[in-house]
Parts: sequence; C-alpha cells; structure tokens
Amino acid sequence: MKRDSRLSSVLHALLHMAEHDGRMTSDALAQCLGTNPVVVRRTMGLLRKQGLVDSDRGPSGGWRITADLDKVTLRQLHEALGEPAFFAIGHRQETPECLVEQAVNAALDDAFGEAEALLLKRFAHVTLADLAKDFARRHRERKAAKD
Amino acid sequence: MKRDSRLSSVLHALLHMAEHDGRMTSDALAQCLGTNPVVVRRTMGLLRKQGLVDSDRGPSGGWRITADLDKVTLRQLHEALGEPAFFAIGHRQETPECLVEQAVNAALDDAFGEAEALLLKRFAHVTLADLAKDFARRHRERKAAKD
DNA sequence: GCTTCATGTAACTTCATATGTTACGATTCG
DNA sequence: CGAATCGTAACATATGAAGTTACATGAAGC
Repeated sequence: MKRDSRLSSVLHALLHMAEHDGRMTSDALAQCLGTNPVVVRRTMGLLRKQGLVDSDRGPSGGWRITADLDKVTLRQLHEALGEPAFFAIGHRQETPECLVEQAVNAALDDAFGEAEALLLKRFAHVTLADLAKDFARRHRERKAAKD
Repeated sequence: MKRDSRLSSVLHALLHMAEHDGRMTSDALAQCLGTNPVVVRRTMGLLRKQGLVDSDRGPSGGWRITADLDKVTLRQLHEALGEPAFFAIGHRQETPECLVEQAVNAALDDAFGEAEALLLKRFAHVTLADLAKDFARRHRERKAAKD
C-alpha cells in the first residue's frame, strides 16, 4: 500500500527552515526533500492556511515559519494536512446490515480506536522544538564521532 | 488511500462458516461478503496455508474451519494474511543520510511503534470465539427488539 | 516599465496496490 | 461422462499519493 508521507515531508521541511536564516524557496526545499517544488508549494500551502508558515513571491521570496517551534505539535500538522487516515487496514463496509459484519466492525473499531487515541495523544505532545533538539543532539554526536 | 479490508473479510467469512453446518462454497461466501468467488479463494487460500481452514473440490466441496474458534486470534489471521502494514502514514525515505530526516523518522517511529505494539497486543487477545459470542448477543437483541 | 525570480494553481501523467473479472485447468461426486 | 467446485494465471479497474508541465500573478531591482 502506498503510504502518505506528507507529515514526514513537512516535518523535514520545517526543521530545515528552522535551521536556516531567512526564507527558503520551494526549489531549495524540494532539493532537501528530493522532490518537486510544486509538491512543496502544494503541501506547504496547507500549513499556510493554518497560519504556521507564510510565503512571499518575487526575488528574496520563499517560505518562513511564523509559529513558535515549541507551540507546533505533530497533531497540529496532521490536522493541517487534512487529518489523513492513520490506518491502512479497514472495514469492508461501513454500515452493514449483516450482524456478523457489525460484530466484526465493532471488534476492529475497538482495537483501532484505542490505537488512534494513543497516536493522537502522542502527537499532541511532540513539538517541532523537540525534534529540533533531537536533531541538534544527532548533529553534536556526528561531529564528536569525526574528531 | 485505499485500505486493506482482507482482515475484515476473513473474519466475516469465518463467522459465517462457524454459524453454518458443513462446508460453504466460495460462491456462497462471496455472496455474504458482496464480492467475487475468486477473491474469496485467493484470500482463504492464505488461511489454508496456516491450517486454519481446509477446502474440498467437486460437488459437496467448499470451505470449512479446522481450528478451534477460541484458539484463533486476530493476530494469527493478520499473520496469515502476510502481516499487511497497519499504517497509512509513513516515512518519505527509510534510511536517510540527512540528520534532519533521521530525527523526523525517529519521532514518527516512536509514536507508530507504540501504537503498533498496542494493536498487536489487542489482536493477540481477541479470538473468533469472542466475535461469535458478540454476534450471538446482537442476534438475541435484534430478536428481542422484534417481539 | 522591463526583466527576473518566486509563488499559485490547474491539468495532466505516473506509479503502486487492493480489488474485481475472465478464463481455463484440475479434481471430485454421482 | 457431466456437473460442481476449487486453483491459479492473466488481465482490468479504481483509488489516491506523488510528480510534472504550463502558465498566470506578483514583487524586487535596475
């Protein structure tokens, strides 16, 4: 199954932007992500609607984070992307007449509902600042390993 | 994203088989599920490999459960289907050189890993017998509502 | 103003994959 | 032998993320 990697993408982009002074163009971000600038604009546009970033046109234009790193959570980003489905496994029919299928759906909803609640809770706790801190740690470690 | 509904399908099929004396044909199961008999054979074939069901050809042939209902767990069925991915959200790149992407992957792996562990634990606890019991309860309730 | 650099966005293509369908061979029962 | 049934390959369809092309819009600098 093809997985939605937009959350991964925007996190990657936002952290690069956080490490970078001034604006970054769609082209530069696309290079960081190994993708196409139009894809960047499309995806970042969703974050702009939530006021997390802004963009400017023309020379010296590009993208910039407008929110506090320690205020932006994975949950918010997931919402900004339109709350894509977490799970790749689902029902065959949403509102079945058949009682057998109802029992099956109930059992699956139970398990997946619990897992989703856990994910949402975790997502609400993790901020961009947390990721930036982890990145900085990895950066120090790599540097130390070189010396 | 298109979700894999095979787990839902096999549960539905197995419960119908459990309620039914003797073998059920792929055609009959396909009608229960609202799908095609070839899809049924394809999917049930995976369960046969694990010894959960068997099939006979010719007239009076069809499918039959060979395992104990209270021994078969959702976990086993998920395994029999080849352990399809639980999540529809993933990394953009599996083993990135970029430290930013490594930090992103680590954070996502953390959250999704925990959710997956929870799901596997739940799946290991739920048996076909549990579902059959829940179905019977729904059946009684519908009957009571009619009277 | 003109040129250049950048975003905004529509339209289209590509790719992956679950699901559905057709076709036909193999096996079993009566 | 003939009908019923599974086994399986090959092909078709559908969906949605991701990538691409094309062009319009707007801003900065000369």
